[in-house]
Amino acid sequence: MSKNEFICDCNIIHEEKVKDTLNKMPNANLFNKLAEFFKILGDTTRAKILYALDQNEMCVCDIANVLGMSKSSISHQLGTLRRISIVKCRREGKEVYYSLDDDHVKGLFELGIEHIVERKDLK
Amino acid sequence: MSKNEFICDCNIIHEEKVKDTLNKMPNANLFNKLAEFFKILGDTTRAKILYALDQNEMCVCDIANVLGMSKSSISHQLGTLRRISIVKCRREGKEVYYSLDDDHVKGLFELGIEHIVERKDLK
DNA sequence: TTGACAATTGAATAGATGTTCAACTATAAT
DNA sequence: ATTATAGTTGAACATCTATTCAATTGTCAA
Repeated sequence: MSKNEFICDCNIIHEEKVKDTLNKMPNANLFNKLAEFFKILGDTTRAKILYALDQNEMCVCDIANVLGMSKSSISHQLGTLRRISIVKCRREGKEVYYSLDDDHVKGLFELGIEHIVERKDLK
Repeated sequence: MSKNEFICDCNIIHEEKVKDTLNKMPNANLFNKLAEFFKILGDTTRAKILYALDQNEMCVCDIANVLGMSKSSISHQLGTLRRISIVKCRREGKEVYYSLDDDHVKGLFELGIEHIVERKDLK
């Protein structure tokens, strides 16, 4: 197995480690989806929306008021969250009610908060 | 309590829900940190780096070869991950070895993968 | 059917961010 | 000392993305 097998601008220093790690890496597609999912939580507005919807099902205006933001920006973000099935919605008259459509969001928040709290202790 | 208490371009429709949700919302600073943390995982390159380091401690060249990317871009990302204490490093001669410095990363990956697998079943 | 309000949408803008390139530092070997 | 390799860093560039603004749709009430 040649050292030129992998396209890169530097040598493989520990071939065994590299080979072993490569064997254990999931396919690239999984990482794309994984990153895409985490990116959703990686925005303050979306994080707040998801946290809020975890407390109460709400319509767009209510969410906008909870976050103190414009209806339009909230609706854009809700569209993003809806497209990837993290929230769901139902219309009732003039209002559209949104709620969480993913069981993992709460668990992810808890782990994330754990991380932050522990880091805070170190500083 | 007036409806103008919250800066927004629309009315509060369900005041009770909005008040209840606001009471349950953590402070804005937590959301900033939470989003900042998730944003780190929300990039394919960083996600791969973290996953790889979860398998083996490695130097920069090895990581670059595992990902098939340039040494410079990997080093930039490692700098980002180091600055927020998600990875740590130690120098040994010319090489700098990186490893995970956070217990929650593995758990977050597992939850994220669960999410993806379940979504895949629905499609 | 007209007006009012909830919500969505597309275009535009401004800000954030990942990679590349080139220059640089650090360490080891000759 | 000189050379080679590992790694870092800053600037530049291109891309992505969140919000704003304006226009539009959908629903209800008068």
